[in-house]
Amino acid sequence: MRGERRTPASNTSDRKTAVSSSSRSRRKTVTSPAPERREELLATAAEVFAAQGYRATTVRKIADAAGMLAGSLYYHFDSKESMLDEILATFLDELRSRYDAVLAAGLGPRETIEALVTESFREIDRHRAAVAIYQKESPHLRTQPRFGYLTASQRKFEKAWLGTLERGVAAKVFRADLDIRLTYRFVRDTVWVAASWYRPGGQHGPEEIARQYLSTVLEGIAVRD
Amino acid sequence: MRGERRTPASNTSDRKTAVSSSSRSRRKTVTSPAPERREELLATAAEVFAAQGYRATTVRKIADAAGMLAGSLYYHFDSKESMLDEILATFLDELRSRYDAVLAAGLGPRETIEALVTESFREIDRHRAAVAIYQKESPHLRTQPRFGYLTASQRKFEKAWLGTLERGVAAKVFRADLDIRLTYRFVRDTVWVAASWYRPGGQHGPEEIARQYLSTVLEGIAVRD
DNA sequence: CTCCTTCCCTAACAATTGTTTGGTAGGTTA
DNA sequence: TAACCTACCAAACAATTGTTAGGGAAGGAG
Repeated sequence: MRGERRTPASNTSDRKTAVSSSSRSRRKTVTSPAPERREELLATAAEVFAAQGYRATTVRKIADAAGMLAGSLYYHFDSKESMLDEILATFLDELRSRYDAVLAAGLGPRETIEALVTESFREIDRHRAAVAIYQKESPHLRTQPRFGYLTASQRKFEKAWLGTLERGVAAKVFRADLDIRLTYRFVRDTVWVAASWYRPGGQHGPEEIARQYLSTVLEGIAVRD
Repeated sequence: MRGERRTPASNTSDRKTAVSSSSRSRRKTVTSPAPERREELLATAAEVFAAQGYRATTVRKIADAAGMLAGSLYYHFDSKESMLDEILATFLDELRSRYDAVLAAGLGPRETIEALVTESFREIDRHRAAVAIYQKESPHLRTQPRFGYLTASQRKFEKAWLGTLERGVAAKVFRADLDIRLTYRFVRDTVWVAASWYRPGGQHGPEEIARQYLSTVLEGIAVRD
């Protein structure tokens, strides 16, 4: 819901094969509607951002990956920064709605944690690139006014996690001798940083990874006496 | 160990107060021997790298933080990249020696894990900036030949962790129903990513954080029946 | 056919980047 | 004192950066 889009009035025109200037590569010869083009380009940009880092990514690399020239990107987007903005905002919007759904379900503390963790890994499965970018760039983007919403989102998520943990301790479902803030950080970090090694379609799906991690953090890896 | 240093022939000359050109800031009026100057500058560079990211950090920012002009850095270092190189190599060298000491102690699996985790948090306490840089930049630095040793180090560390976990499973100290590779990733990520929020001299020291995390991952956060 | 819109290209721009070259103040050594 | 070294400054360099302006090909609408 953030940022005014310079939407190039959605149409139904087609794209064609352009006279590829030797070195560059065309991706599609087939046609496709315009509104999807924007998301297509954002997905491409997100992949490059995630792989190389935002600052290290030049608009020429993005354009190259998208099969066009640097200047052409500015028909769709205001700036390189607004691409990043839209990627992160979209991701956070979706994540927030998923978390809200979990919290509104009225589950117990343990089940809520399980659901939050599972939804997080699912989000990584869907938007791996966006999560990786968020993980890497968020700390210093947060200092810029434009990305202030990153801090706002983080506070909201923190409240959800901490509240659930506290509820669990009060209900004697979780141990009372652990520092809740530290536990929150451990869980949050482990979940999100997984975006850096997770590969969709790999050996483990998001639910399986969530199950394993939940088993680890809830029951521990030590054998019980 | 790595990279030939353009060491400006260690001497014992002193530095003086320079004519500060208005905007820039001097750090020291006192004198100090030269060999330390290099480490001083590297520490400064590491802080800026960690805070802003390597690519986003200009040599002018580093120079500014060090109280000198951009070109002057090239008296001490070959390039911006070689600063990064030396920071990471130094960190990895020290970490490796600490890990080796732990592994050579002949502890049981559980105690080895405890020691590795504790040493890792201690390393964060000592070289927070270097760890943060390693965490952020390692994935795509690894693709450059110059930083190939990052992959080598990672493999060595992975072997240490996985070997210990396997030993623990064989000795029935750790649960056999968990995926060992996943567990390793969870632990590794949680430990290293802590460098992004840890502040030396803060509420919890490295040993306390290690204790809390070990308690979480070994025993779990759920209350036992 | 003509007009219009969509989507891209070509070509350039100013700013910023890492780096180099030559100089120089101040201390040490002879 | 004279020669010398250390550690910096001043000023510039070429390359790369994000971004802009104008043009043009293709297809739909009339």
